[in-house]
Amino acid sequence: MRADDWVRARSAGVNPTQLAILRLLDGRGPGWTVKELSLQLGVSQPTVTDSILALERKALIEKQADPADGRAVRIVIISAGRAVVRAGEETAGAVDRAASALDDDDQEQLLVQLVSVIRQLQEQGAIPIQRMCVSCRYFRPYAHADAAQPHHCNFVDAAFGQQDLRIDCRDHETADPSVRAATWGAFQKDHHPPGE
Amino acid sequence: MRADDWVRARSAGVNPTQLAILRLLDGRGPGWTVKELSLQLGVSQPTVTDSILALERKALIEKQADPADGRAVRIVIISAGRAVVRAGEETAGAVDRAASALDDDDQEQLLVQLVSVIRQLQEQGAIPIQRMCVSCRYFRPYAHADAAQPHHCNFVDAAFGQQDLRIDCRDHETADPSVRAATWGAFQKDHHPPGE
DNA sequence: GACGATAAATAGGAATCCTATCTAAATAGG
DNA sequence: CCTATTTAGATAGGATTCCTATTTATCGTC
Repeated sequence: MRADDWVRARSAGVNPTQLAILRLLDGRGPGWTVKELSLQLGVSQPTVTDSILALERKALIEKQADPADGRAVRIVIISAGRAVVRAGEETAGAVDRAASALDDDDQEQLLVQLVSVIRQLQEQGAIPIQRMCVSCRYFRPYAHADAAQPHHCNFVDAAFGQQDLRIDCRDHETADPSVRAATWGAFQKDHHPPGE
Repeated sequence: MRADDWVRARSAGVNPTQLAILRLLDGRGPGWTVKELSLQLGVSQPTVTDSILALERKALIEKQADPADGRAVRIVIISAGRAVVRAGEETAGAVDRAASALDDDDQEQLLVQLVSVIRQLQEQGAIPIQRMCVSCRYFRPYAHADAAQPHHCNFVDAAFGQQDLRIDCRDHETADPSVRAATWGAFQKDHHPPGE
């Protein structure tokens, strides 16, 4: 797993932590603060400062003064950094290739079960990252009658199916805890109807 | 994931890599060579030397001269090291707790699918051989008619069920590639009978 | 305007990881 | 039998991640 991270990242000239930061930065215009990144990644604030310095040396990101807070710094990705993220994505990881060897039903089951396990980890507080549909304020499970595409994403305003559930969506915005609980309930109930 | 590794390892006074080495050493009498460890862990040989030195400083392992090869060193775990492994195991990781929130059928499905993905990674050469039943020379899939305990382990000479498939068995011994392929075929065929 | 809280940087240190190189022992060939 | 290659580990040197503790500057608040 770690080895896979390295293969993906190495091919783009950065290491896994740096690639993770770039992926977070990508797709959020206003940028992130150091604090936000450290919370999202689950590492200490000085560690993020270290990696930010490394990325700055490689000219993949920029630091901008926060107009609203003189202490804060807004980290934004620049075009070279975006290119690295694209390159990293094209080098589809070995895990992806391995998973695609499963048949479609198994892939869908695996995805749903992983979502379940990851959600549990998040609710336990064991991992900080929240980028899955089931914790997103745009997610509406089973909003449609169509069995092939029962879910709805209010961000792109489109229906989608179980097999397209996201684990790491760049447009994710965390919903309030009570909303999350309700969303999860609806997702679970209709996915595991009583009597199945 | 990495954070979880740290929690487990930290509680025992070692870090994840060191714990991984101890877990490998545990349960193999004759010990391992540095080379074998580096292959199994997927890191370079000097990295293993580093970690071995750290573990030796902590008096958790011992280096012994190999009687058959004057260049080689046999790394063996000593009692303090075994205690560390036990402690690490008791601190059940967050992932285990999260997975146990799934119902039994889902857990079994998840296990089987993970076995499948991991095996694929191994055959691709993306990760070193892991100590799973399906690559072990003692494993006989579907050797019994009993649907609850169809598999057989020749090491302990006992039948067991799908839900007890091992992902990291300490008694694992890698089977030859042709045997592995045949075992996997039998495991797959009976697990996914034609027409299911 | 002083005071506690907060954002980030800095200092110092430990550990993982790498590539390249070195030493010593095993093995192969003439 | 003696050299040449290969192989097992250890060393050297360097980059990076990651930590805790501390410092500096700024923000809010009383």
